[in-house]
Order: sequence, then C-alpha cells, then structure tokens
Amino acid sequence: MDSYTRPWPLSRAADTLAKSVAKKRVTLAQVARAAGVSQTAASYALAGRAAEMRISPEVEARVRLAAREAGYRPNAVSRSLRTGTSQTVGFISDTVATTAFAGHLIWGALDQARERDHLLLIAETEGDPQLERELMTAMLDRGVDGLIVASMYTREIAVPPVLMEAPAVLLNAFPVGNEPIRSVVPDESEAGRSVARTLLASGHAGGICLVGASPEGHAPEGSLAAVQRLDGILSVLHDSGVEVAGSVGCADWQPAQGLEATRRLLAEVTPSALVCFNDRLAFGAYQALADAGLDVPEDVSVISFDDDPLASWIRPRLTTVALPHYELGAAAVQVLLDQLEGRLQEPDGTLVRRITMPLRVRESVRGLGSDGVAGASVGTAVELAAATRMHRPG
Amino acid sequence: MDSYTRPWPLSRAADTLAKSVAKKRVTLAQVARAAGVSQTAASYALAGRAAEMRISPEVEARVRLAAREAGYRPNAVSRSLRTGTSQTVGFISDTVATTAFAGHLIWGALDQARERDHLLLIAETEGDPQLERELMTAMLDRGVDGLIVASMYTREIAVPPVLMEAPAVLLNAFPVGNEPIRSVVPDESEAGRSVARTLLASGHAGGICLVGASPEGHAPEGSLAAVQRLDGILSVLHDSGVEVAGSVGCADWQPAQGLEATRRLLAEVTPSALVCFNDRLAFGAYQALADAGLDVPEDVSVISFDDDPLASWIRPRLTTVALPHYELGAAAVQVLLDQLEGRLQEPDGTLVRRITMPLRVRESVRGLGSDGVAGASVGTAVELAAATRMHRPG
DNA sequence: TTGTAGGCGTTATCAA
DNA sequence: TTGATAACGCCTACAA
Repeated sequence: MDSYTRPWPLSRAADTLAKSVAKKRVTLAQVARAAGVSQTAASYALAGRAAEMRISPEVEARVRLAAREAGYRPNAVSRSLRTGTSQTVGFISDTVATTAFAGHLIWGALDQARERDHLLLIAETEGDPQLERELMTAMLDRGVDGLIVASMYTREIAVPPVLMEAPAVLLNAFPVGNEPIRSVVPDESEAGRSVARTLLASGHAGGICLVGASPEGHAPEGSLAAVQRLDGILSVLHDSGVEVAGSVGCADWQPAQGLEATRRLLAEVTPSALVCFNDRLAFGAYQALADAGLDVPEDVSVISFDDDPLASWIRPRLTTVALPHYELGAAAVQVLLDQLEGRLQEPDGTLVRRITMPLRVRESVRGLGSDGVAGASVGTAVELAAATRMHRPG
Repeated sequence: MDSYTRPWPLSRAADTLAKSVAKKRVTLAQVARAAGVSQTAASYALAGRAAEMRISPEVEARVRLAAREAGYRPNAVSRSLRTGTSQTVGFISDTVATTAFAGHLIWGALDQARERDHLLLIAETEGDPQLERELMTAMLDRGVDGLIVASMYTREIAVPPVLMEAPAVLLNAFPVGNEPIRSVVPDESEAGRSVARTLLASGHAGGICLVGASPEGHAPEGSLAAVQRLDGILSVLHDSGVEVAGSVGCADWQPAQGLEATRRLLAEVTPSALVCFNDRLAFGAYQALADAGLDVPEDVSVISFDDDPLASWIRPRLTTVALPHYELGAAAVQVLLDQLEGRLQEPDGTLVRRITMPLRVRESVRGLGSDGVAGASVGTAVELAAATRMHRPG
C-alpha cells in the first residue's frame, strides 16, 4: 500500500451548518497592526521575551492589550510547523477496552498531560501490528512530540522501527530487543515481596501455597508479571527460611483455573495461606475453599494481586496488591515529557521506571488489621453496583 | 488569565535518548529533486492528479518510485496549515471515567474515526466549564476539523460560544438554547414504547407500575431520559387503553432508591409488572421484591433500561433496553464527518440523530421467550467476573 | 506539459 | 529598540 494518501481538497462543499460557523481567526499580524508595531515586536512581547529585544514596557503593554481585545489565540498548527513541537502526545494501546478498570491507564495519562499543557491523541491497535504501525506514522506525521505505547498486561513487545522516529515510552511493557527506550511498569517483584512479608507478618510461618505459578515455571505464556511476582515472593520466603508448601501453575489466570488449581492443591496439602497470582484466580479459589468447607480467613488466608473492582465486593473482602493503573498512566506521560525536556538523566542509565503496587489490606488474611467487616460469603447486588462504579484515585 | 501561552523554545536540551532518535524526515522537495522534476509535478503526481496537470505517466511513475524509495511521508502539520484541515477530531467528555461501561462511547468513536482516516484528540472536563472552554480552544487551536462534546448521561448543555468556531456534534446531549448544532442521542422514547409493547405482548394488561419516574413528574433533576422514557411508555399504554397501576418517582436512580421506592409501592398495590427507569433501580427493586416474598418473574415481571453489565449477571437475568454506547460514539463521529463533507442535508432540517436502543430479552419478564436460564437469585463470583469483562460489539 | 512563485501563521535572524 | 526578511513543508494559481 502506498503510504502517501490522497490529499484532501482545500475547499469542500459546506452545508448550512458548516457555513454558519465560519469565523475568521485573528492572526499575530493583525494584532501587531492594531498595536501599531511590527510583527516581530508583537511576537516577542507576547512571548514574554520583551527584555530580550529591549522592547519598551509601554509597547509591550500596548501589544498585550491589543491581543486581548482582539481575542488573539496563536495558531498552534503554524507554531508547530515552525518549531517542530506540538504540545501533543500520542497514546497507543493494544486493547484497553477489554477490561473495565484498565481504562484508568488512560485517565491517568489524560490528567497528567493536561497538567503539563499537553493534549493526547489516542488510538487502539487491537493487537494488529500493521494497524499499530499505521497509527504510529499517522501520529508522527501529525507532529506529536512523543509516543506512549501501552499494553494491557505487562509483556515484551517488538518495537517497530518507526517508533524510534520520536521519543517514546513503553507503558506496561518492555522492548523485546535492547532498544534504548524507556518503560513504565508496575513493580511486580516488590509486590511479590510485599505479599510474602504480609503473610509472614501475620504469622504464617508454614503452609503457604501458590496458585497461578509455580517455582517449576508453570505460568501463562510470556507473562512477566508471573515470574516477577514469583521471584519477589520466593526471595522473601527464602530469606526467612520458609519453604513453599505447595504450588500449582495455571496456563490462564481466570476464575475457572483458580477453582481447578485450588482443588488440585487441596487434594494434596492443607494450606494455611494461599497466594493467588491474581484476583480472578482468587475468585475461583474462594469457591474451591468454600466447597471444601474451609473458611477464609479462619482456616486459610488468601492474598492476591491486581485489586480487581470485585476484590472489595466479594466476601470476605480480598486483601490484594493493587495494579495502580491511574498512576501508571500518569507516570508514562511524566517520564515522556521529562525526557522531552531533557531532564531525565539517570546516572546509572536505567530505562525502567517501576511504580509501586500498594497493598490493600482487607479481610482475607488472618490476623491482619482491617477497617472492613467480615461475614457473608457474597455481597449483595446493591453493594456490587456501588463497587463497580469506577472512581478516580485522589 | 492570558490566553496567549508562552511559546515553547525551538531547541531544547536533549538527553541521550532524544538524541539517539533524531532522524531527518524526507520532504516533497527532496522527492522532486530525486525524481528530477519540479515540486509541483511531484505534488500533483503523488496526489493522483497527474491527468489534471497533464503529467506524463512516465514522470508520474518516476515520482512515485522516488517517493517510495525515499520513504516519503507527507508532513501533516504543513498540510494542515496550508489546507486548514487536519484529519483530526476532538472528543471532549465530561466524565466517562466514572462508569465502567460508558467507555464504550469512546471505543465506538475511535473505531469509526479510524475507519474514516481520522485521529481522535481526547480530553475530559470533569464537569468544569472553565476547563471545558480551555480544552475546546486548545483543540481548535490545533486545527481539529470538528469537535464532539459528549455527556455521560443525556442532558441539555450550555454550548460555549467557542464551540461554534468549528463544526461540532453533541453526544448524549442537546443544546440548552437553540444553537444550530447537531445531536446524537439514544432514542429514549422509542425505548419507552418498546418496553410498554413488550409488557403488553407478554400479557400484562393491568398492574403495570413505574419505578423511578411518575406521570406527576417526579424524576431526577434535568433528566431528559426520564421524561422521554415515560412519554414512550405512557403513549403505548394509552393507545391500548391501559392505565398505570402505580408509580413512584426517585430523585436519584441508584439501587438504594429502587429498593425504597419499590417498598413504598408494594405497600399500596400488588403489581403484576415493574418498569424500572434504569437497571440500578431494578437491582434495588429485586431486593424489595425478594424481601416481600415475591418471585421474579412468576409473581412480578421486571423490565428496565440501560443494560448495565450487571443486568445479565443478576438472577433472574434482567430484561432491559440497552444504551448502545458503542453505536452512539460511532454515530457521533459519522455525523460529524458527514457534516464536514457537506453530505448531510436533512430536508426537514432536523438536527437530532436518534440511535435505537435494542431490547435485550432475558428472564425477568414472565412469558417472554429467552435463551437463558432462570433460577438462583444471584450469580456466582465466577460468572460475575466473566460478566464484568467488557467486550466490544460487532 | 512543466516550472515559478506566493501564501498559510509563526518564530528567529540580522541589519537599521 | 524596531522592522524587513527568511524559513518550516505543502498546495495551487498562473506563467512559460
């Protein structure tokens, strides 16, 4: 396919509505004329660089007044052509639409961009590499200052060459090669350590079992989260001389697998605590435990990862380490813009920014203080409706 | 505040990363030179207007080849400055982040925009009118071809004057005055008629009660959906000579109000069918009915609006008229671009495009065929986890 | 049939 | 201190 697309016509038929909104924009030249100065003087005055050109305060004031009165707004397209920068960032994700709460990635990015006077050009690739390239070039051609490439779950992605045309940041992803490109990811191994520490602190010395990944390496294909979470968990347990009492890996991390895996586990050992590798597995585990007549957390503690919206609805409410989607989105924009402004020189040359995954203490771990209530095995629909409303973090 | 923001500097300090990605872009002039023709010839050739300029096929081929070999991609910023059009649309919403499933509005818009070779600039106002104006001007200054202003729930919005600078479409909203601006909204009154027809068709001649809005006008402040849904319901019932057996309005449409309103209703009448004005009310109504020992749908049918993700999870699954978020978003882009291209001349001058709300037949209405299963009063967590994954239509 | 030149609105250089 | 003038990359009216 030809990358040169047919240009759109200058004048297009306009319907009545289009005509009714036609309105001329004020240009810098007009402001200058109105103020009785040269365009240069006007430009410098409005840019706050009057001193630089030794423009008299009186003239500067006159220009400012003229600009305000005329309702002058600089043409960003023109400025972009001239300066090569557009105060616009491209945000390309694979499939944020799939999971409800992951939309927070975008809201975090949106807020942070606005805070720094940038706008976001957003698109979705739906996992299609061809479409991904097209969208990247479409954005690059429109002069975005940088690109954020987001993945729904942490993984390695092949960085298309076109991405190296502009500064870019990978969100929730690492480059598959060793391209010099920054990544913003959740700190999964710290989360793993946090989980292990939490369990130890609440008195679980033995009987800790793993659901979702096992030290033998069974886990979803290409899931970086799996290995890092596991790594964090094992390192803390090892340091405390605690052995894992049992584990079963899952190829997919859905409730059905959690149910199945926990059943298998219970057939072999009697765990004191279950570490589920994500909340959806935990939902299944809850059911398996209930089926076995085991109480959470009295008989078995459950701790998990992600903080799915349902984690605070299910009873007992699930103690879990949250995926900070909002913060991740915000950090990606922040890293990109900092890099753009040249103030990002890690002396050690590290390209990865890890965002802390906060522990949400609820009632599924025995002996852990919590503000909530324990009790019924399932929340009511009314409570659920409340839980599934999405709220933006502070 | 001064609307003229300090221009960003031409050259900015670049860190090692920024430097490593520096790469010159190919210009049309370079392509022309490489092909040994004038820039004009190159431009016309690549635009597919060779015939117009009577450029020889041989030259045209040479230009195309040169462009391809050089990897030429036209600079959209420059083109935008020249032509005044940018193949970019602005999408401004108040708070799409709040409700999970409403993100579909954006995905619909995204898909439709891509289909027509446009990119979307997205922003959120969080209900702040000042921020709204700023975002609109920021987008307008960047030369968007048009603007879509979306509301999370259908309502009237004050159209700021700046919005009239470019073609715009209101999504889920009407202009509060009579500005000549198009709207894309769900067809609420048809949905109301659909609900009433459904009830009549399933044999509910009498005992139909309303929860959420009453003919006396009790409903959430400024809710257009309330009056239009009510209007549709009443018109069909009236045509069939059926009277509403009871109704209770609610100031807010949350489960708690649904519970409370249904309780009050049950104290006075014994309904045969409940029309809840949205699903969240219905969740509360379910509970009130259960508390009163009434079975759904055997004793009382329940029908509702919105198709909240939970509607298909709660038992019996709720029959409801869906808000077609994806289609609404797609239609908004479609209407805007059609208008831009001048092919949108309704002879009757109507400015409102109503999108059909499809009925989702499930098990909460007695005597209506359905593919699902009736039974338990609540789904399992495993089923719920599945229900709350968002899937894109079509 | 092809090339020249002007302009979109801005910023920046340089001479006055 | 200020005012021409060039340049960003593209499109197009007009001249050759």
